[in-house]
Amino acid sequence: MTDQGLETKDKIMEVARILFADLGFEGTSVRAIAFEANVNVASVNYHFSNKENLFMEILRQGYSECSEELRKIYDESELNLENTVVVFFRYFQSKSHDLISQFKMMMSSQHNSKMVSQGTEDELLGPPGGKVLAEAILKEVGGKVKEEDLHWAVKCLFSHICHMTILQTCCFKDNHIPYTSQDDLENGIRRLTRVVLLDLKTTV
Amino acid sequence: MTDQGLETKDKIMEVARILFADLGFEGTSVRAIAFEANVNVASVNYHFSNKENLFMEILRQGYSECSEELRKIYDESELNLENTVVVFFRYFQSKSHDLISQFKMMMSSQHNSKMVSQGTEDELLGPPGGKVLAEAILKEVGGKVKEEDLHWAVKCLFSHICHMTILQTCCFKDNHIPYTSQDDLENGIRRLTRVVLLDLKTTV
DNA sequence: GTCTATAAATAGATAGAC
DNA sequence: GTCTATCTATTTATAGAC
Repeated sequence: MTDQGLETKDKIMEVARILFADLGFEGTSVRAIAFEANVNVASVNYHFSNKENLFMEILRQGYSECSEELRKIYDESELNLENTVVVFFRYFQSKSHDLISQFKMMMSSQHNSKMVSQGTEDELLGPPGGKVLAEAILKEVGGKVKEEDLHWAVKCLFSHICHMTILQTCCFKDNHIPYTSQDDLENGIRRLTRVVLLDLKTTV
Repeated sequence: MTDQGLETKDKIMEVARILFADLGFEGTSVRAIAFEANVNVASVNYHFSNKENLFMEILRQGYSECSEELRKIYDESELNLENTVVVFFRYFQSKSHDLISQFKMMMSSQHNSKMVSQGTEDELLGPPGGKVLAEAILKEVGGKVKEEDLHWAVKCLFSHICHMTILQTCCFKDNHIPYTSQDDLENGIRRLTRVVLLDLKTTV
């Protein structure tokens, strides 16, 4: 593979990632990808065999990138749970295109089934970063939290930051929905984290 | 419009609703709809002008049905907040196809923009049923809750039940993710409702 | 209101020259 | 590794007979 080839392949992935996220798999044509990436149509199939394979490579890349980066963010910082959740939220926001693409894929029975059969085993059973968040909760509450309670807390926090990221990207931008500024959302996340955490502590 | 015509139109909407939800707008062909509905291909365009219009009619119908039915469910029952949220969750589950379709549309910049410009004004600024849930919260907490806090609570509860509905429909079915049974999810929703409610009450 | 037939555009994929 | 040209299939939409 020459330098030229690497550039082309990367350009395709970069552009396709955005187009797939915005228009979905079926809504994005190979021709559109090639046009936006400024490469030849045939090069897409040359580098990725076919359209679906390109899509799957992008999803895999996004998923592991997300997992690894959330782990890194958490390990390298000494944040309490509240700040961890907010930082995760900001990370999701910065990758909202990928998040949305993952969601669309998940909501398509076609691609969903193909994804399950080839996922990496470690993180497949939950959201990317789920284990890290569980660790963060455990650390803050102390060792004595029931597994069931831990799962509940992760679900509460993750569902909220995922949902808010999607809504902010898709709906809150141009509309005039009240209390959807970045500060409002982050304060809401902090507040939710506090009440969930308090409940875990009092349940022990 | 004859009886035959009504039947055909309804059959198309019924089938298209499911196909769009499963395969998305671009992933669903007019031909597939006609085939599944057992009607002629041309009848789709005869009754709905074009594919996109059919899609929009289905979305509109789903949105207002959802709004009205959630209102009805709440008004006709004398449930406390905890039970209201669970009942709303069950309603979302029963309409998960429509919920997913709405989400896909929302996450597509193409259709999203077209949707905003023609939505019904009353409920457009929030999720279907958002106002009803706000009422339920107000009733349970008492009159003295700040608007900001109310919005926060609605977002917390709605994000959770929406997210759980989607995950259950798409991921929890065949996988072996722990604590995702119907009972677990409902208990989790009740728990979240309690902690959110408690926070609202103590904030007053 | 329903049908067949077809127009017109676009899709993914590949063959073969360079 | 990149390009042009093209094959094949499928798409939406419509015209016109019944």
